[in-house]
Amino acid sequence: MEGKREEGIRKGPWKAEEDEVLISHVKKYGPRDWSSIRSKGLLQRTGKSCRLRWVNKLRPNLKNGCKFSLEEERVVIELQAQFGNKWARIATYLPGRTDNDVKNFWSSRQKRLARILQTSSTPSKSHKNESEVTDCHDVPSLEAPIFTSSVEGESSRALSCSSSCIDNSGIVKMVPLPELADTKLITFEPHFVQPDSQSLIPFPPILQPQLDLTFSSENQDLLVRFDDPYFDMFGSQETKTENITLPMAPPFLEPLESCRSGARVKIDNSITPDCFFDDFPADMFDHIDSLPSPPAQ
DNA sequence: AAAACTGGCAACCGCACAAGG
DNA sequence: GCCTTGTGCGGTTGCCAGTTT
Repeated sequence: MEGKREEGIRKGPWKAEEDEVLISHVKKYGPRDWSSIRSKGLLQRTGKSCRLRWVNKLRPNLKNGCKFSLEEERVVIELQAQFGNKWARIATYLPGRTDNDVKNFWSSRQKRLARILQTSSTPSKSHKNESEVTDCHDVPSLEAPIFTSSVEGESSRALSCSSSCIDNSGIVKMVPLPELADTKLITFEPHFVQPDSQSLIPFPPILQPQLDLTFSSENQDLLVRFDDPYFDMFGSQETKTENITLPMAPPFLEPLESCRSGARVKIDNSITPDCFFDDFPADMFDHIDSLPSPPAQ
């Protein structure tokens, strides 16, 4: 097999000449018979390496070197929540993107969010959002049950939210996708969302597998109230706004029936999921503690 | 200015699966 | 039914450039 160490196998970055050889092979024979490229002596690359190079870099219509758009980000977040880490499947919904692109995008995002959570959960003397912290001192102490962003994850619990949106009163609604029909809708009321925005903000995946969270004892009642789809965790009672339909790109995302009870509006494109997350008060997660192991469900 | 940190990306590795002999 | 081969997928690693300290 190709896993074996063999002499004459070239690895590492591809040269332009190699790309040309590969492209001409694909032109002649189509994107198949990758192993024959080496057996014919055209390249000293394994079939796997050739295929990977073609799929990720040489294939036509790839969006190489192009950052993920807001819409693409939103789609990835939605689909990751629905499918889990099925990058190839997710990539089929994103023209010009490869599974590797999606995987790298998600990985970067995870690292970024993990770091944000880490820095915000440990007292820091120099946090960039320090001014906002004082503005948001009324954010209640909260620890959440165990989450996972993956549908396949076994640790999904009461708050296995897979998606979210923000309504025109600044309420973040955690929206279970159809496959998670038994989960409930949760709302937040951050102070930093422009009300008259234009597009849906995917809620940043703070609900990650590595985040084993639990409610503190003083917030057990909060946990119970999460079962109420109308419960506004941050206390606002002015959140029951009218229903506004939202265009959802992939067909399977359309229903979102469980979001019907709450308003959903478009919000400004200038707000990316990440900058939105960055706007969380630095101490918002101060009270989130790790659990050594998930409690039995 | 230099070191440390971070993000983005390309590529490799191991595993799984399907097809064909 | 088995083995081999080809292919696809997800996880991981390493490099490099940009940013921050």
